Amino acid sequence: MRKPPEEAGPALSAVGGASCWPPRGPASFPLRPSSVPASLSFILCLPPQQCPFPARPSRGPRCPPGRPCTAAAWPRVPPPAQAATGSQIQLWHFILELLQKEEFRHVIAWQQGEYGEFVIKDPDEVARLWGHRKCKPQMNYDKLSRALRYYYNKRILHKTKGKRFTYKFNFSRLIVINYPLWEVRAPPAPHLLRGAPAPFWPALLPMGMPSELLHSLLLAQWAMVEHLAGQQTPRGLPEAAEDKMGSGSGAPRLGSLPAPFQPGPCCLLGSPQDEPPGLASFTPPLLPSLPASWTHLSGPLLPHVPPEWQFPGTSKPDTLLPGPGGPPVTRPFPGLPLLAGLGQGAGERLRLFSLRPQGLKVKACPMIGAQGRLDPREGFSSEIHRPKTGDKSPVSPQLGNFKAVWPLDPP
DNA sequence: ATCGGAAGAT
DNA sequence: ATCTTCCGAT
Repeated sequence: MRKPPEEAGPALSAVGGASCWPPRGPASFPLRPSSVPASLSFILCLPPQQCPFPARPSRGPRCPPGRPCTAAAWPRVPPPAQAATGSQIQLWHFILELLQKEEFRHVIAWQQGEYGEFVIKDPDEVARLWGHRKCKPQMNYDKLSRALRYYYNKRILHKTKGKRFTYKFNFSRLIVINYPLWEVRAPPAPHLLRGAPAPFWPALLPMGMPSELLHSLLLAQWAMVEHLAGQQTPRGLPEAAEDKMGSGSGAPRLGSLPAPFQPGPCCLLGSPQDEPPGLASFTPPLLPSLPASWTHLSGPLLPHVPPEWQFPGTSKPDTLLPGPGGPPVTRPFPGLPLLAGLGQGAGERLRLFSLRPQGLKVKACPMIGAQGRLDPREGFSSEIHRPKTGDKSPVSPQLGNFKAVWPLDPP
């Protein structure tokens, strides 16, 4: 038996947040393409949305016990732009959303100096925002943190001990699970670009994309390539090699993407379940329709990247790509050198998306009937499957529907 | 503050 | 499956 909530009153607790807002449903969550959070909706391939409900103020009228909340009980503070359906969004995603937005930096922010680490500066407010998004007016930090703790086992998140309200993302996990096949492309001859003017640098990076995410993505990608190339999993990539949960039981899944977009034609970056990725399938899946705001990777939203952070095994970070003499426009990115080297070592297929979008055009598939999904089991991990020889379709056919046009590419 | 079990909700 | 809710333990 459960003790009824003391403040909320029995009726309210019985209905949870359901009665506090307009009935949920697709119609209640109109899409607002203009509000795409460039980075996350891209990374997570989620539809842009705006929360239809006003947010409750931190201090203000409570929902009357036994009655639905009125809009007046939830005024003022705008929630972050949504990237997922309110009823489907997952907490880790929401956290990333908040972290991405400058206006919430006083509430939650990346921890300087620690890769993927963030601090919840105002737990109550974060909980409030989360409750708002989930239509759970009774949400509080205690409950939210319980949800966060469930991420520990999934290794999406872990706690930074000794630091209050401080957690750390496991981006490798996140990216690998969602985008096992997302390719890192490099110009065919990276060294040729060293002295090239910045405008000729190709890029496919969204503005505001958390650099942790980017790093992890590239890191995971690199590790996957290494793995697929039959090389040893590098040290310094603990998340990549650790998959101790192994087969079956724990194979953590970061949750599915929202229904309309999970099998969406432009989100087929993963391989079908019976079709593990391999080098053969490293044809660029590229990206869904690109936000118009794609630009070079820089700006105030980028968290600090520790200078000492570099790809494992990279002893000379600045020997391969732009380096100190490179274009000053973009922030130096530790992954570039190694990836550039990798492009040579792991095959010509590996290309790198660098840091400049000008002139880069990407055509996404108009329509694809097939359904696909992002299966974490096929992602990079220590137990990654080698490509099954003799499998029917070696490469997801959809991938051919994407095409990147590089400024330097021949027509 | 943090953790994790248990049970319920969707 | 992913939380939400509650709670005892540390």
